[in-house]
Amino acid sequence: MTQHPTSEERRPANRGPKAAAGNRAALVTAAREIYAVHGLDVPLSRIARRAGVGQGVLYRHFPDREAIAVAVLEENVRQIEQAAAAEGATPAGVLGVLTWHLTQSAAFIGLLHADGASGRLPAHAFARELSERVERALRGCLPEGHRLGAPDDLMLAVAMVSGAVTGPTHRERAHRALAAWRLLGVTVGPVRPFEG
Amino acid sequence: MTQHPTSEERRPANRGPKAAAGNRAALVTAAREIYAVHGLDVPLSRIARRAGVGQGVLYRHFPDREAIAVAVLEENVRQIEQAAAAEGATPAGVLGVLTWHLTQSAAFIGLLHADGASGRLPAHAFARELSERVERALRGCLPEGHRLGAPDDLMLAVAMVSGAVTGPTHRERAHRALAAWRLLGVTVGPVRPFEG
Amino acid sequence: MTQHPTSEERRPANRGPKAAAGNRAALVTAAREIYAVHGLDVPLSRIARRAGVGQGVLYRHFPDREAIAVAVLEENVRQIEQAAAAEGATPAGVLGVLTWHLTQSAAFIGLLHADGASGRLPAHAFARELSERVERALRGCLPEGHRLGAPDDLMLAVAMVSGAVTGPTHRERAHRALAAWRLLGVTVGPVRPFEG
Amino acid sequence: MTQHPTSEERRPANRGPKAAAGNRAALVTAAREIYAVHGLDVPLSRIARRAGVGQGVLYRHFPDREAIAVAVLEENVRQIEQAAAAEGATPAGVLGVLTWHLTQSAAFIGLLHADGASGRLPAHAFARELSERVERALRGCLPEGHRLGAPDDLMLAVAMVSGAVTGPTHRERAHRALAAWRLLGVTVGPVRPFEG
DNA sequence: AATGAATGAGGATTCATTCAT
DNA sequence: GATGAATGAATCCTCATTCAT
Repeated sequence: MTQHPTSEERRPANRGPKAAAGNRAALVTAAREIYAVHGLDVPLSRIARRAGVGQGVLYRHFPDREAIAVAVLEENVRQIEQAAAAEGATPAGVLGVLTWHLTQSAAFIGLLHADGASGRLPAHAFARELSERVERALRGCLPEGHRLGAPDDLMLAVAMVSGAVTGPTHRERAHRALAAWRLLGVTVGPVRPFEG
Repeated sequence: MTQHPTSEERRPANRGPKAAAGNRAALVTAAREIYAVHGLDVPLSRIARRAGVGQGVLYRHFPDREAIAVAVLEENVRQIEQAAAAEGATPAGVLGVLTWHLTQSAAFIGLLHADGASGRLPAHAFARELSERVERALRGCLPEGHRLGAPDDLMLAVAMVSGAVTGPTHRERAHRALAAWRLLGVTVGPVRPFEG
Repeated sequence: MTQHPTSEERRPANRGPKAAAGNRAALVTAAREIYAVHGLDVPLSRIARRAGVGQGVLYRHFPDREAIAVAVLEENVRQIEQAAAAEGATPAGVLGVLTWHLTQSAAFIGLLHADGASGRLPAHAFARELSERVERALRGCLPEGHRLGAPDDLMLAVAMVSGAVTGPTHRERAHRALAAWRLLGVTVGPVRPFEG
Repeated sequence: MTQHPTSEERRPANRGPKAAAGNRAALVTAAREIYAVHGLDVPLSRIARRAGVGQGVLYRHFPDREAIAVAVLEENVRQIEQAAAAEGATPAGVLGVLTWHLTQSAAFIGLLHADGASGRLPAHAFARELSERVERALRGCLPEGHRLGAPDDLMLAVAMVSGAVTGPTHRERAHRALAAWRLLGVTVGPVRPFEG
């Protein structure tokens, strides 16, 4: 009554369990690329297709739409944490890493811009949690008396800059982000990913 | 904001051809109310239902999803224009009106926040056009040497504040918006709609 | 981002609102026929296909799986009620009508057999309600001192007979049903639909 | 009924090839428990998970959905056969054992109720075969002139009682089953599993 | 000019089954 | 012999859009 596995068709190769880790990584990568362009509100099937796996694989690794988004954003957040924890981290440098991610990924913008609510993805706990990790990382390297030292100002400023990041090219987005930071009187840079 | 007793499930009988203008208005009102709560990414059928008209009417007045959004946002923009054109308009006052609209409407936020792209609605020319009308209106009442007087700073600041506007209640959103303006060193207020 | 109406394809004719009533009837008929053979646990798409309508039409008329089942079973129940309310209704005659429906429809069997729970269709209020309507109809024409006059015996007996109704052909099912009634010491017949 | 601490989410490590027999038993046990609650229409993956084995193991031992169902029901049937073959078996006693199984297992109900067709499981030969074993066992201990002595009456009565067995609790199901037997004028009891 | 039904494609999700390791 | 990941078809449901009346 239920499933017809189309008995006589041949299936295009089961690459075996070895592929599991690779598939997971491929999914995260595919999701990141697609999110960067289209935001979080994309058909999951598109992610699976781009990763070159079946729909089921996506669901196996990530039980819901939220899970894959978390996996992607989590990597962004981790880089910021690493940048903040590194030797000689400066506010300007860490904010530069953060800004780099903002200019890379519409998804990450969405996360910080507001509450993470976006189209099909309802605002959920994960957004708050990731957002708080970013906040902790940033605050940890803020010196006494920093321009954004007041409790609420830090993430407010981040949200504001996120709101300003638009434009078709990375260059343009970075330009606007820096202009926004300047308008806030905050020194930021260089804008680049964190590299151990 | 509400001129029709649209209780979401109303279904009056065919009101005849005379209702054409009224239907248009009802659709815009319904769309505004729904957009305010749910953002631009809602089923069109819901707007028609709330307006108490058939789906066909919506398509007659607004050929596509974009058109109805424009009609709604256009009213917001017009109010800002009126506020800017009024006797004794001050930057603080006009920005207060703008801020009020930001706190009212998720749709309006989207318009100014970035490029207007949101869920099913691709970024389109109308966003730029409306955005430019807002810019002209604001700049028109900016005195020499205003904090945001530099060419690019004005709309950048607006986008930044838009990015900061979040929260479940109007009160909370207004609070964050004002905090954002303060962080930018811009005086704004009172936050209220424009009334002739 | 969402819907692609395959712009350039032509659609196979919208027969217009006139078709509404006809479509509804066609759906109920299709569902009845399919239910009779396969039980309640069939893909809804199959019903729509058999009725010659799109999936959407089915969902318009019947918001969920339960609704279409109710519509089908309701007709069975109504016939029994009519039979019970008719001039000169006898227990044997009314039970004959009931038995006829049992032998026609696997769905109806499921309703009376137990609690209506069946595969994808969870046991729901509607089953109980319809079942009670059958009970009221039957009880209303039971004379004093009938073999099944005791409060719980009536529907218990019906459930028992339902359990006995099996077989590939109508003839065979009717035969088993009558044998079951006989084993219970209840006179039933003739087995036939009610005709005003 | 339970010999494995199958707490539904257990996932032990690979227990090695020696576990083959144990795995088979665990699968049957898991299937029985799940069938009892949810009927035959459950995902096979759930059975494997509960048994604490991989899906492949299930397919190794039971080539298709039918096979695992047969294995489960077969144990029920065997108990009835044993009860019937025991010293001093009485019709009432054996029917009591049969009734106990009816009240335990939705699956067993389905077997005897009709033709074994249920949701994803098409009616198949195995149902008939198991059903016949039950019949032989019962008939073997029926004395001359028993109420159900006529050739067709015995299994008809069993089917009828199966049809009456419903309800959320074992107690309720047993109550209804006994009421059904009483309505048939057959003495049955006690309702309990067979113990050597 | 309005109504609202019909259409059908699209996206989410589930599972039976296979198969590399 | 066991594991459990991969596959992808099938089903559910929603909605944008058209169009007969």
